[in-house]
Amino acid sequence: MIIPLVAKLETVAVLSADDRQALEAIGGNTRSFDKGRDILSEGDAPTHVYAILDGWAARYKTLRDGTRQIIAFLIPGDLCDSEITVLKKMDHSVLALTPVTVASLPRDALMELTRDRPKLAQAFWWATLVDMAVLRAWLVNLGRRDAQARIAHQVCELHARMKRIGLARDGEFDLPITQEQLSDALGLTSVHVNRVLQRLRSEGMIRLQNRHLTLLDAERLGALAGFDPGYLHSASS
Amino acid sequence: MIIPLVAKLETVAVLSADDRQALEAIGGNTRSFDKGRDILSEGDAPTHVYAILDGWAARYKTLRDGTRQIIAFLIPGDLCDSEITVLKKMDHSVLALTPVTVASLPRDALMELTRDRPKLAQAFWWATLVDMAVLRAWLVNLGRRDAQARIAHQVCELHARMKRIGLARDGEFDLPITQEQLSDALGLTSVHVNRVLQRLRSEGMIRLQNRHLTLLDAERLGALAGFDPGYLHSASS
DNA sequence: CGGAGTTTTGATAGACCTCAATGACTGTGG
DNA sequence: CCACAGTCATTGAGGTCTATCAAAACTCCG
Repeated sequence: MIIPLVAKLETVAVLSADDRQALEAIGGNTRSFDKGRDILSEGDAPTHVYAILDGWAARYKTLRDGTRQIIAFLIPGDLCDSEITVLKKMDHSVLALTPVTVASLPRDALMELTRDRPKLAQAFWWATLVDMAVLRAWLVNLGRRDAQARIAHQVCELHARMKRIGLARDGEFDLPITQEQLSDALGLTSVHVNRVLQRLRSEGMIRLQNRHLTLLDAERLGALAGFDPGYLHSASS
Repeated sequence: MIIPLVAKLETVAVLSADDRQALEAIGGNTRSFDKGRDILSEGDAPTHVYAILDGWAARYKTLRDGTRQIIAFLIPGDLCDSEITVLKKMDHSVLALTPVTVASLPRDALMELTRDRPKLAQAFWWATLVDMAVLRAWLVNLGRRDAQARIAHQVCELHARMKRIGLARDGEFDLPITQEQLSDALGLTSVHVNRVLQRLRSEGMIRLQNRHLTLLDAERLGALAGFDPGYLHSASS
């Protein structure tokens, strides 16, 4: 029942039926979280690694003054806390943006698995490095692009990731997050996000209604964003 | 001759003399780079992993319009391109900010080593995850702090990292980077960095002259930055 | 039909940027 | 030893993007 994770790992490594079964064997348990609940909180020392099966989550940090910064959006196939295989405590939190169900992989079993199965170890390693590449791209986004390009880039990234896991088609996908959450990810205010979103709409680049997003002009959007489709390091790149 | 890297890894994992020797055995070759040269360029598919022995480097991405964003400062003990053990191409570049010398570890030998020696594998894994934690903190910095707090945070982070490798004492260390490079890291203009730097000086928080930085009031600086000294995940945290 | 959460709108303020020029400092060559 | 160029730090004036504060319109759901 950890299909989305397996599917994602298989886009990069060729897993034997054996590997796949071993992985699925330890991922028998699932957990569910209501929208708005923390799946993990800063300071936790979780004993399980959670793999998202369904729903959206956000990795975030809260500052002293109460503002928060979303560091990553997590979608099916993503791992919430792979770092705790080595680090001891979470240095950030993970919030369920929608109802979320996760597969729960015991930390120790997972470590054993990756020790015995180089293919799996490499696949997990790859997943982490891709996360890091996304993080770097996100950093560039915050540091060097204005609000319009920033939003465009975020949209392009989410679309590429949703497409990879089969949750987007014809340039459209469900985007179940509020403008406020988007603004927390982009380092902007929700008011400004709203205005820029309207501009993108009026310029015919996107449609966004009922939490459903359509890329009307992916070409122009990508150019505006300076989006590099290769940075997700699919198997081929 | 890869002492700084070994020293850094040993702050987290207990390596046997055997591990250490094996690691040093493959790191015999060194290379030097002039200030201003790219150590690695986007698109490269390097066959060696470089570990910085001496000098400062910067991981950066260039945008279409020529502006660039520095993603990380690299100091002795840091790895320039550990990701190429899995990914095929560099998705960013690494620039020598000062004259830099690196130890050159053949990719294949390194992979073999980590396959055979779990302790070493775990140590490298840890180093990557710490890099990721730094990246997350950096992201928060760009997204949610104003220029003053941003600079203060950067200063605190660099100080903590320099201290860990024994290159800072009594709250002071050499900071051989220009204000322009600092601005590229912080997502600001060099003009603005200059003005804010002056404010930090006039408020008695830092001294900065001749590429040498002193934290005059680490307390207040940390508070202003919202700096969490624990996020570097030293062995203890 | 409330009522909460979300999106939208308006007016104003401020942080940061842009452009441009001046200084300070360093190394180089004559 | 001085002139000169190059890099980097500093200063000024004016403009723009984004934030802030507040309120209204809309949507969804019990």
